[in-house]
Parts: sequence; C-alpha cells; structure tokens
Amino acid sequence: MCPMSTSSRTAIVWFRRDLRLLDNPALHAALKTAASIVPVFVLPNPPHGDLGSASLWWLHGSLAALQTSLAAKGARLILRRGDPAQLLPELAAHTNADSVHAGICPEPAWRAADASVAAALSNAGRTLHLHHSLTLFDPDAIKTRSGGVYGMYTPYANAVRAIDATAPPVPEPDHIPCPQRMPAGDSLAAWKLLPTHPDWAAGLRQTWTPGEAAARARARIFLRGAALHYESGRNLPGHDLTSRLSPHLRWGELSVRALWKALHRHAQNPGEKTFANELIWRDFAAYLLWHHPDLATRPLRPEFENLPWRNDQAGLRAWQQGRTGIPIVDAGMRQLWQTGWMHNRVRMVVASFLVKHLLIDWRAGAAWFMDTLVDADLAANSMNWQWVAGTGIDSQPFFRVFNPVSQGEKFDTDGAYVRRFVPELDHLPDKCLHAPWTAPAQILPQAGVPPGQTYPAPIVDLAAGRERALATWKSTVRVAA
DNA sequence: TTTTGAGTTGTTCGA
DNA sequence: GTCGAACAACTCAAA
Repeated sequence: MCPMSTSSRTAIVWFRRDLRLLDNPALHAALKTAASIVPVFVLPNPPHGDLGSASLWWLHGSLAALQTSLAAKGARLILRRGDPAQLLPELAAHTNADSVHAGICPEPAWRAADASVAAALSNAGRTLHLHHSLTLFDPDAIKTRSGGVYGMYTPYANAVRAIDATAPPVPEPDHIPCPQRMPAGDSLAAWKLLPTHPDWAAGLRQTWTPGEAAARARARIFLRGAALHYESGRNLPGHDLTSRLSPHLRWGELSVRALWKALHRHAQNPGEKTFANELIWRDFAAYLLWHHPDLATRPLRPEFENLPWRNDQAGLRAWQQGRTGIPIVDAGMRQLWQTGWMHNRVRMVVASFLVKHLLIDWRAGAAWFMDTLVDADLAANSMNWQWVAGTGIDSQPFFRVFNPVSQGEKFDTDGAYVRRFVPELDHLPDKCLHAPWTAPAQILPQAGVPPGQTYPAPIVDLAAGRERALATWKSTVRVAA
C-alpha cells in the first residue's frame, strides 16, 4: 500500500451517529473545504458498552441504507473495525486527507476517542473538526444566570425556548465526489451484526425499517397524523399514537433540527407542543450526560449510593422475561423483547416496578434496556432511569410509586395492550385483566389461566412492595440529611 | 445574600 | 364515581 497523491484537497467524513445525508453538518463542512470526500464508519472493537444487541441489529440496517444512498451520490462508504485513533490517521495518510469531520457525541467513550483521534491526527499535521448535529442546542451554550449547569427540566426548557436559535438545516448534496482510488474496507456482512443462532430479530424486522428514507417517511406520517393528538394519544400503549422516531433519532437518520423546524412551521396545537417538549427532553438528556459524564453509572445525588438495593437475581430475571405476574409489566417487557421497543408510558411503569417494588438497582434495569432497545441511547436511558429512581433528576417526590394496576386500568382500559403481548390472559374479563389475582375463584380456570400455571402469580405483593419502597427512600433521604 | 416560588408523567384516603 | 388534600421536605433557579 502506498500513499496516493492527489492534487486537490481531500476530507474524511467520519460517520458515527449521523447516518444521513440531509442536514449533515460534518458532510456539509467537508464538501465546502475539500474537492473529494472519503466517507468512513469505524466500529470500535470491542464495541462501546452502550452498543447492545438490538442497537447492533439496527446499525446493520442503517449502514446498509447509508451505503445505498451514498452510492446514489457517487460515493462509497469505507467500513473499518478497530481503534479510531489508529485507523483514522492511517486512512488520512493513505488518502492524503488533511481533515476529518464528525458529529459530536456526548458519550464519555466517544469523547475519549475524540481526544485520542485529535491528538493522533494533529501529530501528522491534520485536524479533527467536530460539528453539532445530534442535538438542537450546544450543551456548552446553555447556562444558568450564574453560569451553572441546569439540573431541572423546566428552567432548562425555558432557557432553550428563549434562545430558540437552532442552526438552519443544511441541504443534502447532489453529488459527493470521491477520490479515484478509495482505500479498502470491510464488508458489512463480515461484521456479523445480525443474530443467527438463535435469530431473535424476527419481531424487529417486522416492526422496523432502519435508514434515512424510512425515517423521513415515518416523520411525515407522524407529523400529519398522530402528532396533532399527541398530548393524550401518547399515553395509550394499546394504540399506535407515538412517533416511533426514537431509533431513527438515536442513529441520526433523521435530523432533529429538521424535525424541529417542520414542527414549528405548523400552528402550535397542544399535541405538537407536547411533542416539542419531548424533543427538548431528548436534548436535556444529552446536555446532562455532557456535563455529568458518569450519569450512567452514578446517581446524581450521591446519598443514593447508600440505598440498600436487593440482590434479587430471580426477580431481575422474571422482570426481564416478562413473568412477574403483573400483566402490564409483563406486556411491556415482552413488547421490548419481541420488538426492541416499549411504549413510553409502560417504560415508566416497568422501571418503577423494578426499582421501587422489587428494590433492584436502577443500573440493572438500565443495562437491560441498553441491550434490548433499538433506540438505546446512553443519555436518555440514564437520565430516565435516574428520574424514575428519584436519584437526582428534577425533584421526583420519593412517594411517587407507579401502581401498575391503576396505570393499566387508566391507560389500557380495554386491555388491548396486555392482550396483545400476554395472550394467555386474552379471555380474562376487562374487570380483572390488570389484576388477575383479584378474580373470583371460578374466573381464572374458566378463562384458561389456572392460578400460577400458565401465568405466574405476582412475584411481589404490590401494597407491601410500595410500603417497603417508601420506607427505604424515606430513610435514605433522612440519613443523608 | 436572602428570599421566594416551583418542581413531566402518582397514589390513596376520605368526604 | 369524583374531587381535593396529603404525602415531606429539599433543591433549584431567579429575583
């Protein structure tokens, strides 16, 4: 292999979680300064800890889609596996590229990688340029009046709404010129990101289409339909009234800035406002991870390190497998396993159940979500688990314990959601569907679910679990004070 | 500096 | 069935 000589400037576009061509600031900046572009995706080996099995499944589809759309622009995506700090300087030397452009990632592992890559490139007289594109707002630009970091959502949201200076989306290029001779790369298939033995991804294939084109299509459908009733619709897990854009946003197949702009072109009805708030929550999560790099591993309030979590492997396994005996919890966990996704309302219910009723460390739940969700995002996942656990995000009162029975009755009134994912309860009457253990003696055998046989009895008494959680949180706070 | 108002998503109890 | 109050006290952020 000998270094190529080119007469014009070349730039590497390092794709990470901006797997799109529309409104891609790194690509745009590279095209402005260079005559030819080398698109690269580097998979760290081993993959970073936040790349779970479901994420790798999605990544395969998303990279395949990106290869196709780049090819349509005359470019080819170079896939490499290993240490970016070694591979990128090599590729830059090989292609005589003087710069590398990438989107900023808030995860600590990527920030460490960026530092090594920047140093290695700079030793060879080359530059790493990082661009904001994952979030609406630059996390360093949002400060409290006294220059501090926001710790509560509402003041943060007020601050960003007052600024509302998101950069305008940049256009999709018509053509992406590549060097005559491109460096070699791996084949996507050789990475073996898809499961084979066993192939657990059938439900994922049925539910999702990764890639920029599918992301844009879904966004269009959502913005014209469910977004208008999002305020109330988003709470009903039995209906398809959420955006389902989370995995597309996680991989940057969809530009959040373009989505934001599309949303604000419309008159602000309550549904659209609520959805805009969700996008600000997403930004807030990245902001928190940026300023608290140990968000995923340490409670924001240190006193909660002392919370006496139970080491309950059987309970954790029952929760993971959707066999807790609490219908809406099991429905949620099975939806997650089958489709790689769970409705947001139910995520709160299952998380609260694990952390409060079972008194199992939120980090165990967060790890399971990271492995099984197609939208697994370290920032959002860590923030939301800490919110449910009451360990630092905002001021969740410790007495707020979700009751899975009332949540089910309130938001899955007709039981459509539970029946879809816990089919063995199909024949139970609505009245006791969310709490089968309260059914009159004859009902369960008649409905084909004799107690504790096809469907388990509850692994914890809900009232007792709630009391135990209240007492535990109360004493943890009191000891700290 | 001190003060003040407020904090995504809940539950239970009693009138 | 519906409604308001209590749950307890702290931290945040702005004035």
